[in-house]
Formats: sequence, structure tokens, C-alpha cells
Amino acid sequence: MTANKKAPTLNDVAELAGVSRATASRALAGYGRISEQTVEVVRKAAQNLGYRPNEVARAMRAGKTRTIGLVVISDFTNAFFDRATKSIIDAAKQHGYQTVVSHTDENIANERQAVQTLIEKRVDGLIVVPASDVEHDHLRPSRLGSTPLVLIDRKLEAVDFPSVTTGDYQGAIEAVEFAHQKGHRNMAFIVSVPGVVEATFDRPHIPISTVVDRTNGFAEAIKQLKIKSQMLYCGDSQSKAEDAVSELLQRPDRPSILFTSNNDMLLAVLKVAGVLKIAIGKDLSVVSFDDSPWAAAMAPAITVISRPVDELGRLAVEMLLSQIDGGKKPQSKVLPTQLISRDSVATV
Amino acid sequence: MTANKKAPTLNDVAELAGVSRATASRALAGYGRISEQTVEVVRKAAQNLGYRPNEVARAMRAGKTRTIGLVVISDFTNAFFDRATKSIIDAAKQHGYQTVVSHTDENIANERQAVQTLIEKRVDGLIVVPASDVEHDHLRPSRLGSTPLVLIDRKLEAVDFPSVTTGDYQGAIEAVEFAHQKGHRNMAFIVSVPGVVEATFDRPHIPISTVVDRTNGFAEAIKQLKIKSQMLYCGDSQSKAEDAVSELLQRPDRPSILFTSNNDMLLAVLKVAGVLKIAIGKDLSVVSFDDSPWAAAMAPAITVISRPVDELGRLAVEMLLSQIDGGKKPQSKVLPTQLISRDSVATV
DNA sequence: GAGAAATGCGAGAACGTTCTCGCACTTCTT
DNA sequence: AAGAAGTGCGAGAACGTTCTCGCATTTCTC
Repeated sequence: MTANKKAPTLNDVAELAGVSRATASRALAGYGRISEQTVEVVRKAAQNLGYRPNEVARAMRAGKTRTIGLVVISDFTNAFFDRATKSIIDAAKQHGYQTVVSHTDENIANERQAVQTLIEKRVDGLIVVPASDVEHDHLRPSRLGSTPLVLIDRKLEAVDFPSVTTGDYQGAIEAVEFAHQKGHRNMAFIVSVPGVVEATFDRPHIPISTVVDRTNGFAEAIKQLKIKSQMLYCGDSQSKAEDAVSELLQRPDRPSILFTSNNDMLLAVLKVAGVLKIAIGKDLSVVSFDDSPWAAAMAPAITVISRPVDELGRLAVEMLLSQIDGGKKPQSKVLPTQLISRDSVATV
Repeated sequence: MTANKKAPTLNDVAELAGVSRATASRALAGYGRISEQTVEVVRKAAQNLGYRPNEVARAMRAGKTRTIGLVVISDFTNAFFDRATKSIIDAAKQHGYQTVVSHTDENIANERQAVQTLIEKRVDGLIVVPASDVEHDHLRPSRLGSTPLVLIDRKLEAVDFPSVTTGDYQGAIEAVEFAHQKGHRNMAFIVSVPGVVEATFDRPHIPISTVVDRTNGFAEAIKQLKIKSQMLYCGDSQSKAEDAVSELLQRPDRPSILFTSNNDMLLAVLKVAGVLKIAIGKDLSVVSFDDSPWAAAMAPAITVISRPVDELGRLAVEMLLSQIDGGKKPQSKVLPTQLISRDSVATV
């Protein structure tokens, strides 16, 4: 009764059914020439033994693992990448593919190693959120061999991979214009930039295309509208971000509206506003990139620039599979953002 | 220059190095008797070809895939399972294991299929968040073969698997006692129960041990303290939950404090309170299970019963690996919860 | 300096599939 | 009735590793 024996193989099934391995294979996989009865006999034998095909052997023989690799960061606050991850895993499963997930924590060394390991695992394809636009030697075709790769969320100018991204440049412009229509004339953009240590108003190098797009979009809209504005670049330290925001909000000419480049920055703003007793949606307006359940449920509910994360994941999988199956390189795709107006922007 | 040829095999390396496959293998893996020079020659050949070991073949030969399967639900609102997922993936990687993730969406058919697929993929072990305590025939040892399994978050009375869970019974009691000390004498517990359709005050069957524990803990504490209380069981529909909470909060004898069994219910409460202009932390107190970045940053910050999710994931991996490597079945573990007092509980 | 021990390496099997051949036997065709 | 066509199945190779043997060749021992 102990099931701790080795798993039964096709050979065991064949033996029990009194046929050859080849026949057993045909019977179960349903290809080639084979009689009805034999199929039945083999099927029963497999059933009795509790036979489960060994996908490893199958992969070895076929040269396909029916597995894709996902190299991503995990972010509970924004939930953006966690949602993308779910969407990718589910879409892949729908197509009969499993997904191996690896986290980089925005660290190049981790990314390099993850890609390496996944290639050794012989995944059929890779979906990557690249951590940096300057270091990506590990993504060179020579490193990848024939493994197709799709980039999501961020594009890499220097390397020619198909990507699925969102129109954050346009999204930022729309948000600024929206605020302008509401009467705001003094704005600030609170930007989170990985790698930065001290919060600063001087533009650092930004290694992530989405953040570049958002920043540029904001700057462009400001320029067109000729209004007062500031850019505050914060780093990985949440507390330093809070300090900088606090300082900004205590200036005599403080902005009437703050845009935040992600939900971490949004939370920093909310926390500081709470401490300073500044009422969001009245004394201070806020718009953040990326929607989330809590941003919608809060009082006041937060106005956000939402991005179609499920579609992004689904599309990435489809583009990857079209490369795997068809071999043709798909077109990169840019998905539109959507401004969701709620209660955090006051009319002034 | 095109890298679109087949990936080089150990044979290619051996050929280029002018040695046998066996020697090449020894040189790269560094076992057996082999001379320094040969190692150098082989290493160079591998380098030149860009050789990457084929993990599939290795797994086939070794009977080990160095891969574990994770069958879990994904929940962006609570972020509990997403954090557990990250913690598991990272802990597994630390031990040289990759992780294949599958989502069940609390659905038994999905769970069944996920386990099945992962076993066919010959993962070395399985970590599962079981969706139901009544249907788990797919987790019978005969189905699993020799694949070890660790349960997380929820235990299953009927099946004898090692598990890592949290002490939610005790956690609920502590929370109620805390509220009692703060002067609250009329409490309600808003419980989310998968599968329930209409919100109800009649206890339905609860298929998840954590929810059972929380409910029982709450009930026990209430009984001890002899105070007024209610249990509202909500289902998967967020809007129906909101309606039910709204009704509850408009009663003349409405509770002074609401406990929520997860963050979805917390958001329902926050939303309803926003609509009804009831000030959280003043006119109504709230305590929720599971901490999150936004619960801490909100104004007012939410008092929560926090659970050690990272440790839970890490421990699950260690318990699984000890079964894989050592073969010995580890003891189940219950981790303590922690009440984090913030601003959402008023003193009455 | 002759046998023993140690060293370096190659041959070949094994892991569990799938799939191409080819062989034997049955059923059709005229 | 005899060749053609069709049907069902088994033998065996292949996928890319790892690892056990055993065979040379070198180095040690007294």
C-alpha cells in the first residue's frame, strides 16, 4: 500500500498490457496506426498503475519543455508586477505552458543569474522586466542562444527585442492637463528612481524607461502649459522620501498637487500629509501612477493613471508563444493608460 | 554570427577539447580523477562554444529536477499570498531550486489540475495552499506518488501532511481582548468565506482552516468577556459585502468596532464608512487580519493582526527540502501572530 | 628493477520518452 | 487467385547527461 516506490514508467504499462513500449506510447498519445482494443487495454493498464507521463523525458526527447521563464520584480505596494505575474502565469497555462518565476529585486546580478539558470533549464522562452537600461550584456542574443525573449513594462533602446509597454509619456501629459483644467498651477512630480540614495531635485540617471517616460511627459506638459513645477527624485529609502516630501509640503509656495510615479511614493505622500494634517482632496491633491484596490477604496479615493496590466501580461505571453511556435518576431506593442478620476484632486 | 543554431552539447565540447564525453563531464563538474590541464582545456572549449549544461538531461539522468511546485492563490489586496510566493521562490533559489507557480483562484478543479501537471513535470516537491478542506482526493499519497508536500497557511485535518500555519485562533482572541481593554463592548466580525453568495449572519460551512480559527477565536473571546457581538459572513462579491456592512453600520445599536478577516473586507468597511461619513478611529474602530504597506500608511493607520509571512514561506521551503533531501517528515509548525496597534482603534 | 599502487581517461549503459522503419499479416482489387 | 494496398505492432535509435568499469600508463615501494 505504500506509494513510495518509483513512479511507473511507460515500460511498466507496456509490460502489464502485454505490448511494446512503442505501442503503449501510441495508445496513450493517440497517434499512428493502432487498434481500438489495444488502446483500451493499454489505457486500463496505465490506469491501474497510476501511470503519469514523465514530462522531463518528454521534454528531453522533444527539445521543448513547455515551460517559460519569468524574470520580474515583486512589488506588493503597487501590486503591478504581481498582477502581471499572475496574468502571465495564467495565460501561459491556458496555452499549456508552465511558468518558472524568478525575482531580481531590481538587481542586475540577480537578473543575470536568473536568465542564466532559466536557459540551463531550457525554458522555451523568457519574459523579462529588465532592471537597467545600461547593463544588459546577459540579454545579448549570443547569450540567449535561440531562446526567444519578450520584454515587458520597460523597453531597452540598445537591444532589439519585442516588448509590451504602456504609454506613460502620454499618460503623464493627460494627468497634468487634467490637473490644469481643475485649476492647478503649481505642481510637483515625486519620482522614485532605483539606485538613488538621497532625495534630490537634480535629475539623476534614470535606468528605467517607464520612469523616463513619465518624467519626460510631465516635463513636456509643464512646458506647454507654462506653469510652476518641481521634480523630486527619491530613492529606495521610504523614510528619506517622506522627509523630502515633508520638506516640500512645508514650503510657503508648496504645490497644490502632487503626482507620484508609483504607489510607494503615493504612500509616502499620504503618510506625510497625515502627519502634517493636510487633507488630501482638499488642501492637497494627489494623482498616482498605477491603480490598486486600496487606492480605490480609501477615503478619499485616489485619482490614478491606470495601466492595463492584465492585457500586458496576456499579450506578452502571446507574443512569446508566437515566437516559440511560429518563429516569427512579433511587433512591439504600446498599451494606452487610462486616467481614473476619483476624489483626490480638488478644484481650485 | 547568428546564434540560431542548436545549443552546443557536452559532446561538442568534448570534441573541441579532444577528449571523451566522460572526461568533459568530469572536467566541468569537477569530480572523479582528472588532470589539471585537461580541466583547463575543457573549460576553454566550453567557454568558446558558449556551452550551457542542459538541465533537462541532467534531471532525467538524476531523477531530480531541482524544481519545486507552488500551488497558491494570488491576492493583490491582501498581498499575503503574493508575499508568501516571493518568499518561497527566493528561499528555494537560495537552496538551488527553481519554482513553478500555479494559481488556483480558490477553485478545486484548478488545484487538482495544477498538482497533476506539476507531478508530470516531476517537481521534487510541492507547496500547496489547499482551497478546500472537504475536497482533497488529489492530495492523497497514492496520487502524489513519492512527491513530498507541505501545506501552508491552511491545514487539512483529514490528511497527514506537514504544514506551516499561523496562530490565528490566538490572534483573534488577543485582538478582541485588546478592543475590550480599549472599552469596546459591542463588536462585529466581518468574515470573508469563499463560496458564499449572499452575505449572512448564519454560519455557513467554512472550508478554510484559517478562517475557522479566526472565527472560533473571536467567538471564544466574546464568550469569555460576555459582550455583545455579531458575525457577518460575506462571500466573493465585494459589492454585496459592502451592502451588508452598510446595513450593519446603519443600525441603531451598531458595533463600535469591526474586525475584518482579511483586507478585502477591510476595504469594504473603509469604503462604506467613507460613504456614510463615519470617521474611522473616532466614530468607528477597525482591526484587520494581515498587515500591508497601505494599511500602515493610511490616515488613520490601521491596527492589524500581522502574520509572519516571510518566515512562513521560508519555513515551508526548508521543511520541503528536508523531506526531499533527508526523506524525514518534519513537524508541522504554527507561527505566532502579532497585534500591531495603530490609529484605527478609538478608546471609548 | 619488478611488482604494486595510483592516476587519467574512454567505452558504454542508463534515465523515459517519441518516432521512424520495417516486418508480418489481413483485406482489397481485378 | 495473386499481387497491391492497408493495418497493427515491435525493434531500436535518439535526446544530453552522469557514472561505473576497466584499461593503459605512470609513479611509488623495497
